[in-house]
Amino acid sequence: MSAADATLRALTGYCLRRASVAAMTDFARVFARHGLRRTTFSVLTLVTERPGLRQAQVAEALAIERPNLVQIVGELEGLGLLRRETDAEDRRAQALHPTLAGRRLVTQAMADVAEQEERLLDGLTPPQVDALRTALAIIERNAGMQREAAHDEQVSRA
Amino acid sequence: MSAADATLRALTGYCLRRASVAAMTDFARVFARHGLRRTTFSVLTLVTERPGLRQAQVAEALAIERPNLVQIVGELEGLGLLRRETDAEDRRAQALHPTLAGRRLVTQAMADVAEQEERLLDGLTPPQVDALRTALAIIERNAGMQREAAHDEQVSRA
DNA sequence: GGGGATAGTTATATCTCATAACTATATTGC
DNA sequence: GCAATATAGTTATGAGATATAACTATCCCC
Repeated sequence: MSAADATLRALTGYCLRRASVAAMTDFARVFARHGLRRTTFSVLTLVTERPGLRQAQVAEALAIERPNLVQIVGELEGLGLLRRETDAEDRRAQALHPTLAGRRLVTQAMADVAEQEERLLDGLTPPQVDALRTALAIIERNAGMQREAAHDEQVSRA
Repeated sequence: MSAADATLRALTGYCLRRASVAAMTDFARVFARHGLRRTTFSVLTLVTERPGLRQAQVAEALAIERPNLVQIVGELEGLGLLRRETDAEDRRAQALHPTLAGRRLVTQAMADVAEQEERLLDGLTPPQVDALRTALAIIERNAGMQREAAHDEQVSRA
């Protein structure tokens, strides 16, 4: 007997969602081993890559709403993994810098994450992985354009 | 300047998550036009495909925890889109059947969803879409095996 | 120097998903 | 045939991620 959800499986969006949820569930365990969550891992990785980035820039880059970032940065600061520094040029802004502990943790966590990725992509050739990422990028862009259009519509209606 | 999140973009899991969230945000608007949410759409579609399925089977097929399904089925029943019928052979079980209104609604919603999918996949050739779905299926399966292993480990430790 | 924009924050609401514990019923083993 | 166990659905509850409105402090511009 074929899968009960054959009709839904015909929808790429359904497959995308199922794969994403399954993968994120596994990644969550990897993050937890380092005392992190998906969001704190992302922010710490980004801040390590680009020290001095302001919260608003981090929020923009990771598509996180600024209010939600406050809690995330607060958690990372509380763990001693990064610190907020009031920007000298704009005293409203908080520039984020990883601490030494933060840099070390992100290095360790990233190694684990990469290992997990390998397991997740087992059975896919490198060209297949490339094709997957290209497709995901296109979907994300197409979806973003949809949302912009919807947003513009709302604005013009106001 | 390259994207600020270049390091994270190197992770397929990050790309998968971003694409999924973006796509689901768009789909949510389509579902809302029909008074549905992602979860109620999935359940209604499945029950229309396989009338008589029990709640536990629906939960299993859609990877929804049974407690969460109760609310979803309750909402669909309240909308008059499906009905619970106590199974004659096992009076604990609730067999789910779509109503006529449910069947009609799912047909209309599915048409809209398919249209939205086309927009989302714009720029991908049919073989590319096939490759994408193959890759997503492999990832979902790999992740599932990971979780089973982790679960078995917990059980044996108890 | 006053008006409007921007950065961060607080408070809050929603949605999804997860677990524990309860009930009613079914099944199994003695 | 009955006690022990398992299963279906349910209730209650909590954690996590995400979204918006409103506030304060600061900046920018004219």
